[in-house]
Amino acid sequence: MSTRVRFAPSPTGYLHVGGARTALFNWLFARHTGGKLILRIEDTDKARNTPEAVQAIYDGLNWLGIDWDEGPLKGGDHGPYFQSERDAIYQKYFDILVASGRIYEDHGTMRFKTYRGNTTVEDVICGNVTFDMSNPVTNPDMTIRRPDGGWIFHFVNVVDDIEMKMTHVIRGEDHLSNSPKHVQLYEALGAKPPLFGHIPLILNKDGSKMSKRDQGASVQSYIEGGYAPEAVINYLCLLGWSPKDNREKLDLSEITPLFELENVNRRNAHFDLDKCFWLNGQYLAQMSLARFRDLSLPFIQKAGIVIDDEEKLLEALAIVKEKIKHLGDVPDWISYFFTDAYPYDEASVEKTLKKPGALDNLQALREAYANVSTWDAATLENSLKETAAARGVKTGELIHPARVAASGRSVGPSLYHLLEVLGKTKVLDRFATTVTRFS
RNA sequence: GACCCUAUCGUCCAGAGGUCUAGGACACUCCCCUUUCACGGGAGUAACACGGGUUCGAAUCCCGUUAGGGUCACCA
Repeated sequence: MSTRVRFAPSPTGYLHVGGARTALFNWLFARHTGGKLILRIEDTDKARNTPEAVQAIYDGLNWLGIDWDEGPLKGGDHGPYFQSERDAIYQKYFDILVASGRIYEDHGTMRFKTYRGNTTVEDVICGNVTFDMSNPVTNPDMTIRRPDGGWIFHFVNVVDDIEMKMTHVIRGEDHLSNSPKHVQLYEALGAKPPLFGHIPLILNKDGSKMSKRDQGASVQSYIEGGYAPEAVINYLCLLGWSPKDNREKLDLSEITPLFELENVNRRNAHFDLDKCFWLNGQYLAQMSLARFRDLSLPFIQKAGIVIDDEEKLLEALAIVKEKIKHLGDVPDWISYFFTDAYPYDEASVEKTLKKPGALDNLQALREAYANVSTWDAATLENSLKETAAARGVKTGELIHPARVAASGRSVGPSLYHLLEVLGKTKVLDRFATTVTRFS
């Protein structure tokens, strides 16, 4: 039998990293087992759901590259995939429950009588967990329908998992204590419960619960923050799972064949943005220039940099690619290639240009560069070193002013490559402008 | 409070009774490379929560304690 799993988020306005990881583990399980991943939107709480919130889920999953086989925008044989549109189905199952005698009314709500005995949840990750359901205080009868006729999570969740023929339910560990109740619902409905896989939660680095506002909590923050989706995916996979051979950087095609639900850890993971950041740098440095360009473009446009020369853009990106850890840094690192109105970093000006002799050195370098026969990094390096030697100063005395004069800043790509890409005319102009401006 | 899950460096992950004087990664410190920044290379600091068992032998198995997390909604 082919496996079927689902990601069933509630549209709350954003996609939480924990939810993203749940989706990811479901995706990995489906792909690994050759099964299907279903997306189902759990929007039974009318008061809280908006179309924008649903869109945030699509956007987050799309960005991460997590695709689904059945669900909204995709269709399938088990729809509709919005719970708000499945009322007739719920009514049908509700009638079965009523007929079983397990339903009673309480202040207008409909409640499901809990069976007061041991109930076992078969869990692939946690092992079989048996709950003693005899205490009505800890395990009260579940409310499954509101006075206004609206359905409640526990019921619709189980009904849909039956109707959509789920073989496994992979979800956050926060649901583990709910699961025995769900198992009872399956049994009352005459269905065999699926196999569960409760994955540990993601907490903040200090162990506190991750809330909406915490750093790195929403997928949107990675999109806006300059992360490559493959880096975030990779990091998320490493939270609670590992390839067992100490590899850190792996892509989905490498992870999929290795991913076994049984090997998912049981302990909560503390989120470490530093490592995600590092991984991002690794991905940026190693990805193709074409992809780096595509990922950088939105940030370049947002910064208002006008690119009139695609060749120049690729040249500029090529020399900064391996040094950048964050796509959000791209504009600052390349703006001076495309405009002469780049800002001068105050601290760098103070430290290098205002240094005695700096402008004289710069002027000398300009003269040397005006006379070079070829304009490439190697030539520029040699020329700079010769100039330094001739003047009896360290090369650093020329490097620093040259960098600030050419780019306005003291950090960036290799100076000689920077100058090569910038071009002879601009370099000579900027050296001259700088000498005049700071004399 | 009751019930459930968990417990290896600050963090993530290896370790499924002897190969562990516990390995890798991030972060941090130092050194080398580069007379920028960074990358890269090398080194270092740093952990089996505690107490009992079981066993010839335990990070690994069992029990307890402690700690953290979760659930106990007309939220999902």
